[in-house]
Amino acid sequence: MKITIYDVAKKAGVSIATVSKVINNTGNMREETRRKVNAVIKELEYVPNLMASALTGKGTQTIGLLIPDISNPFFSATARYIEDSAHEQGMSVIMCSIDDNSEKEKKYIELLERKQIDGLIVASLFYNEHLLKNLIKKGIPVVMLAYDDSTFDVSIVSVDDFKGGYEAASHLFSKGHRKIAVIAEHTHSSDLRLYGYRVALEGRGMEFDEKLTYKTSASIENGKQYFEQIYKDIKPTAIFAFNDLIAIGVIKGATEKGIRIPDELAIIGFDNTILASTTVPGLTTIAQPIEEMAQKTVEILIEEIHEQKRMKKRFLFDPELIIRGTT
Amino acid sequence: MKITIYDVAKKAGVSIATVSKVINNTGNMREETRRKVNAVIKELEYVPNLMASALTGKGTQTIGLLIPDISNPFFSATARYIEDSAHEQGMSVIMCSIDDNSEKEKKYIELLERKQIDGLIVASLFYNEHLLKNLIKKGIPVVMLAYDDSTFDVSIVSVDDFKGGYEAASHLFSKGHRKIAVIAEHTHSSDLRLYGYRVALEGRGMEFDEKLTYKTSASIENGKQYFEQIYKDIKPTAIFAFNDLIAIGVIKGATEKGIRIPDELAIIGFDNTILASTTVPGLTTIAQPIEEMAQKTVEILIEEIHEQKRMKKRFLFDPELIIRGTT
DNA sequence: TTGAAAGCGCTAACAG
DNA sequence: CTGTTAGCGCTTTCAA
Repeated sequence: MKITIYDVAKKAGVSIATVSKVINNTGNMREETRRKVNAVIKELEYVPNLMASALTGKGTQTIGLLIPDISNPFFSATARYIEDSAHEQGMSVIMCSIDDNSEKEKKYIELLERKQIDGLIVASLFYNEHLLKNLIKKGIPVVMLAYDDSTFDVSIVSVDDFKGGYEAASHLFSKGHRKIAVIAEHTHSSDLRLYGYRVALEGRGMEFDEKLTYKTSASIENGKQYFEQIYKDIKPTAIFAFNDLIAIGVIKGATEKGIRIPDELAIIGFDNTILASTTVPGLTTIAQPIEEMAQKTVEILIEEIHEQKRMKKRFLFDPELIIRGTT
Repeated sequence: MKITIYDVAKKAGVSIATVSKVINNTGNMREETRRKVNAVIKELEYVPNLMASALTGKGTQTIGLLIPDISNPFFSATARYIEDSAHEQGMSVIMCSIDDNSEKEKKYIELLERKQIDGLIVASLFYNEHLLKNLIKKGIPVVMLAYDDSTFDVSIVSVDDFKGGYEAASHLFSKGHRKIAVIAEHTHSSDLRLYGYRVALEGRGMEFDEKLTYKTSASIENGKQYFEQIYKDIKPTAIFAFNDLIAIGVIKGATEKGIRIPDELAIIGFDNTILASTTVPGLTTIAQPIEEMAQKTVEILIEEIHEQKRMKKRFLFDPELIIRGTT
């Protein structure tokens, strides 16, 4: 049978309350008693049941992580750092891949609620806004990561997308490019990047041309496809892809056509995932300090779990231009 | 306040037992009663507390996933598919990145035990064997994935590593290579691959040369470093890397030295991760059917959770040679 | 067909 | 300093 607090208490000749106190290091007690109980715990290999303690009002020490698609290296890195930081704080994380699937999102949210998670990190856009709002209303702390949309009344940790767009454009400009195509995404962060890009261009007296802007979702395949179309349409001298996956697709497409990179076509990505360093030449990209962002996210979430007030905060991290071979 | 089963019962004018029955779809009852209770549940937005039901003996519907390093795309893909299959069965998964860190492993195991996980998937080698054995002794089902080591008395799902090694060697041989260096890892699976490789060579009347075999751990950096050394040492015409990460490192190293791939140097990897398709030229590699493997793993685990007998099973999946540009 | 009541393992007053 | 006891929210006999 499973060893419970009663077994320990009996064997140690104390009450369960005492055992509980030594487990949780609460209250005072004779050092000898504590030692004795600890000895029995070790002897019996007693492992406290967190479910039971969760029932009595302590949290579940579990947080949920909603993520679009962990096969995108940016998100797998994110997941990784979130998990690390959470674990350091004694929290475990339940992974939830949403996959652009609103149904799945719904099912997951419900599951997480049943599981009584202490908090939730949303590292993706959110389809069923009302579900999120509902969760928040019920008092479950939520922090959004890498998705800067202030529509929701939650704390946000993100990279400064505007700045990222601005820096990418500036870099391309400084390299002499004047005809730059953009492959963006359908997210709010993407809009911010685009805006930064535009401001950078206009600040240099260039005109922002809507026709040079394309939108798709993050995948190598899409990158390749869009490249082909773009190259047919407008033959730009540079392409700014809003994430590395798309940029990789562009590289593949260009290489297959025998286009020389960066001489005939310069490419810049976003995220600085592992992929950016695997291509030859290496991909110039805008790095998000994802490790720090993840840490901050967990930190804020845990704060909100413990606090009452729940002040909403917003942290913007600086992106960093990483120059490699594609520009 | 939080809505409990009591609130629902009161409002519906029934007992909590009845509510419990409609939640779990157990027992018989008048259709009208069920309808009424369901209506109240909806109205009150009642969400059953899984912790409480876990306490009464039903499981936690949660499994743990021990994984070495999710930033290795092979493992992030693995995690992804595990999570998917688990979720389909109504289980959630707690991610545990071990990072070759025996301390972390220990802490995680303990945490998972406290959390009363229903089962555990181990997708990595295991440092603290006694911990695993202890877990098994306590009756927690464990399945090992992609790590074929029958030392443990658990079910195993893996690729046929021997066959993978054999096929890679055969492919290289058929391309005319006779001087092939191997970059292996320090795992049991790696030994099996090496053995397959050896048998393939010897079957063709070649000799297996220990000196052409190197061992390291999976990372791009290591791949690159080992390539440099290998090239200095022995100038092989081909390199068989035991995973894609290492293979990518080799490609990088070779490209930097201006070595033409595959003419001057052929390269073959293992895993068929996303990385294999991002390089130019694409990486020839041995694919593991990771999605099916993950599904099978979850399937077996859930079986073992429900069964009493706990028959240990062993599933070997066929690897597949994926030919791209590096050979 | 429905309900009363005894747990599940733990925490946290409150007493002693 | 230590123990008694009343829950936490749910499941599950067993009666009615």
